[in-house]
Amino acid sequence: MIDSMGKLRRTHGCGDVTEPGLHVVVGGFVQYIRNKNKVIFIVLRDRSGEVQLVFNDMTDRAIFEKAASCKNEYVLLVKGTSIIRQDINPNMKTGKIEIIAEDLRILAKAEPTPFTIMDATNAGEDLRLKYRYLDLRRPSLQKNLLMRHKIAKCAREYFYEAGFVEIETPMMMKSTPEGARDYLIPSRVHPGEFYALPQSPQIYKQLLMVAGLERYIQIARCFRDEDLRADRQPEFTQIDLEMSFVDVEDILDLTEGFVKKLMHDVLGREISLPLPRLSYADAMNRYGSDKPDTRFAMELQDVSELVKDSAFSVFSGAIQSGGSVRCIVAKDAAKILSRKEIDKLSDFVRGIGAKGLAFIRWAEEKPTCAFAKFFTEEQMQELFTAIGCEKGDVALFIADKNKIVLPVLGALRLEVAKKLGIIPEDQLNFLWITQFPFFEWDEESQTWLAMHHPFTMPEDSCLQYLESDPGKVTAKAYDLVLNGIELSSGSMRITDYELQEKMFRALGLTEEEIQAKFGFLVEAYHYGAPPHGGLGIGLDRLSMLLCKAESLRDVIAFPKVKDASELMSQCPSPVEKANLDVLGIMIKPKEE
RNA sequence: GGCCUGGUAGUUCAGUUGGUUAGAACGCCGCCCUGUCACGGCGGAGGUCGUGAGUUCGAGUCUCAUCCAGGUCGCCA
Repeated sequence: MIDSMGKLRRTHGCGDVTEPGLHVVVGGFVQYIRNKNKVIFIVLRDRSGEVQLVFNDMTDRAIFEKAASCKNEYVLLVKGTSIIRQDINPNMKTGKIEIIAEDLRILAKAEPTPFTIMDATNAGEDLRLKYRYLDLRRPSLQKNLLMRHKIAKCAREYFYEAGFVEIETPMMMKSTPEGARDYLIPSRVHPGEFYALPQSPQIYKQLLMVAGLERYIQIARCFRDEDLRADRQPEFTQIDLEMSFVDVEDILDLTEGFVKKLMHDVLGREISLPLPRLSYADAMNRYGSDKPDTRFAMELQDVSELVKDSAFSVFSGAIQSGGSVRCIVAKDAAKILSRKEIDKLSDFVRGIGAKGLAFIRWAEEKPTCAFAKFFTEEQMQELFTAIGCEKGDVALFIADKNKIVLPVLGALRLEVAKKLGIIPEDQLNFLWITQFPFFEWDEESQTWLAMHHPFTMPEDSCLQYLESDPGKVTAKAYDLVLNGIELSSGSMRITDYELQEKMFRALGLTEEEIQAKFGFLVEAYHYGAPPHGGLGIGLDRLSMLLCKAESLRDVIAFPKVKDASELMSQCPSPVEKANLDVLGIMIKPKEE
C-alpha cells in the first residue's frame, strides 16, 4: 500500500533547504539509502537538488520502520526540520544541513531500475533511451532541458519586444519534391493523396509577409526524412523568423542583438558586436568550409603558383586540369603527427574523396618529404618560406580539383586540430557567412541548381549576370556559424514576380513544373509583397553547443536514434491492415 | 547503401595461444552495524557469451552469414 499526500504539500525544493531551523515538507525520489540499523540516512532528490533525511531513535517507530522499507527511486513526501549536520558534506549543495524527519509518506514504490540514476552513469545509451523517463531523472539531462527552455524563453522575450508576432503554421502541408525527403501523411478522405510534414515553415512564413503580418516568430518543429547524425535528427526545432521592410543588414543586426542577449542571459557572458563576417568564397579559400571553426588558425594556403611547373605530376597535373595544390601547416606538430599518424590522416582524406596526401614532416634537422626529389634545394626553401613551415612543423598537401581540395583540406584541418588539441574549448566564435553563390553547377544533370531555395534574392549587383553567367551570381543569403557548427541560415526573398520567373527559367524549370511545385506561392506575389527576409535558428544545435553536449540527443527530451526510430515507444511500428484499407494503402512485399 | 567500432550476469566490463565448473565491480536478496554521505562487514542468488551455421576431440575465443547499437561517407535545395 502506498500513502496519499493528504493535506501535506511541498514547501521547499530539496536543493533549496540550505538553512537550519526550517520546518519543511520536501518531496522527491530516493537517491541513496544508508541504513545503519539504529539510524537511517536517505538522500532525497528532486529537480532542485538533493537533501539528506535522518531517521533515528527520536523518530516515531512506525515512521522509522517505513523508512527502513524504502528503496532507491521510491517517491517520498517528508515533513521535518532542518538542522546543522554533525559532519559537513562539502560535495553537496545542502551538505551543511539535514532534515530530521517527523512524517514520511511513501507516495510510490519503485522496482530496481535497469541502471543507476546518477550523473556519472556509465549505462549504455540505447538502454538509457529505452528508459528515457529514467534517464531524464539525471540532473545533467534536467539541466540541459532547463537550458533549452531558457534559450526559447530568451528568444520569445527578445523578439516579442522587437514586435514579432508568434504564429503557428500548419504541420500538415503540401509535399514539395525539392530538397530533402518529406515525411508523408496519408489522407483518409482523399485516398491515394498525401500531406507532408513541413521541412520548415518557409512557404507559410513568406505568405505571412505577403499577408502583411510584418514580423513573425515561431518555435517551429521541422521534419526531414534523411539519415541521422550526432547533430541531425529527423524531427528538430528551429526559432523561425521572418520580417518585412528590411534588407540583409537589418536582419543581421537584429539577430546579433538576440545572440548578445542570449549569451548574457543564459551563459552570463558578454560578446561584442558586430559579429565578424566572411564571404563564402573567403571561407572556402581560408578554411575549406562554409562553416569554419575560427577558434584556431591553421588556414589553407594555395601553393599552386610555386609548384605548377614541377616534375611532380600529382601537383602539376592537378593544376593543369584546372585544380590547385593547397596545404595546411600544423605548427609544432611533428612529435604528435608521427609517420603512423600521418598515414592515418592519409586514409582519412582518401575516405572523403582525395586521391592522396602529400606531406612535409620536419622532426629532425632535415625535413622528411617524399616529393622533395622533384624540387631543387632552393625551390624547397622557397616553399618553406612561403607557407611558413619550420623545424617541428608538419605541412599537409592536397592536389586535385578545387571541389575536392577545399572541403578535404577543410576537414583535414579540423581532424588535425582535434589530434593536436589546439581548439580552445570555452571560446565562442560566432561568424556570419555571406555572399553565397546562387547557383551550383551539377555535373550529373549538366544544369545549374539553386544552392538555396529558389525564392532567395540575388545580390543587387549581380542581377545582370543571371542569364549570361549564373556562376557569378551571389545570393542575399547568410549563415550564422558558431565554433564550426551552422546555427542558423536565412536569406532575403524575391518579391518581384518578374524576377522570380527569370530565376525559374535560369533553373530550367518549365511552366508546368513551376505551377505544380509552387503555384500558389508564385501567385501570391502577384498581389504585392513588401521586401522581406528571415532566418531559422537551430534550437537543438544551439542548445547542444551551450550545454556543451556531445549529441543532439542530450538536449532533446525524447530523441530518435540513428535509424530514426524511438527506442522507448518502439516507433515507427506496423499498423493494422484495417487502418491501411481505410487509407487505400497496400504494403509492397520486401524484395529479395 | 559503403566503411569503421562494439555486442559476455540487471548494469559496466575482464576473459591469455581454442582447453577443467565463464570472473570482477556496482545493483539485487538475507544477516550484522547509532552518524553515514557513491557508508561498511559477512553470506547468497543471478549467464542460451546478440542469433544461426561452419571448422575442431573441444569455440566466449577462429571462419561465414545475419541482427542490433554507435560513428562516419553518400544523402540533408
